[in-house]
Amino acid sequence: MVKSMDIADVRSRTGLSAAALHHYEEVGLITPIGRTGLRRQYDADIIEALAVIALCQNVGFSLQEIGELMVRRHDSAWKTLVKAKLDQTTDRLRMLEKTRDGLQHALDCSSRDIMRCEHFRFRLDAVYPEPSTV
Amino acid sequence: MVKSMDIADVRSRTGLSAAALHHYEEVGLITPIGRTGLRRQYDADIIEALAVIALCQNVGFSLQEIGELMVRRHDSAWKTLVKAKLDQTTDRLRMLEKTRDGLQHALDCSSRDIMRCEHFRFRLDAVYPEPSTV
DNA sequence: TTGCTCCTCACGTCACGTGAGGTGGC
DNA sequence: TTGCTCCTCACGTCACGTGAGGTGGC
Repeated sequence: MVKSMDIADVRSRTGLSAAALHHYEEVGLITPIGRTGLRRQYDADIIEALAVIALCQNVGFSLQEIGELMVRRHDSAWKTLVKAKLDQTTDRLRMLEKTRDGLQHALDCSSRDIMRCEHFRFRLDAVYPEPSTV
Repeated sequence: MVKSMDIADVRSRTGLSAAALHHYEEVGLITPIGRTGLRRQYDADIIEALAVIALCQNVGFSLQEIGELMVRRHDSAWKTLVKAKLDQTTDRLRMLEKTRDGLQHALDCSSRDIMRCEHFRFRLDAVYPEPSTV
């Protein structure tokens, strides 16, 4: 007793677009079990596969990386991939915190013209420093 | 006494590629002051303009948004744009922190197969919950 | 039978990178 | 004069969105 789902069922259950489903299929992440006329039919476990995709995307994996994760999911090699992503994430967190602080400084600044903001000018001069200063 | 810079000078000073410079020009963010033969020549203040672009990109502004910022930089309207970006940034920070915690959980997990990880399964089931559960 | 959704191309998005084939500066 | 860098197209990247024109299911 294999329950098959029409693409319309999958869409209403997940909120994903037809284009997204087509795209996941094109890159090899999912496969319909058949067609009714032209309409794609999926196995019921497609929902779990799509949940895996969504979760991994939230974590910052590309569709290609998700494909690799799925291939390696039965051995422990996936931990290497996850560790690398964790490192990337902590780096991005630090950078985002600096970004937030910079924006907050800019907002607290009393200058009407951004170019006259002291904080902004200081940061600006540090982007491409004059070589003669060295 | 207008000092003009060859594109090669701009490249070595900033580390930017010719393609990037061409692109900024195409979207209207910078303009060469002339040509020597076919080669673009820039005014010396191009360095500051490019520093503004780089800084704003780090903060998360698109090139189009940077264009709007530059148009509005003399009045105080830019604060509205900066405030919106600050809100986006704090939101992304919260999401990234959750992401980091999720990855850390996955690493701490003793399962060899990801699909048997309790944390992972719990999160997975929450992505597209069964409507009958409601 | 009438809509509605699905189907398959194919192009657009964003900020450039990367050849291809050719010209000018030092 | 020889390289080296620059020039201008034009296509590729990533994860889909969005028509265009057409077919099948209910």
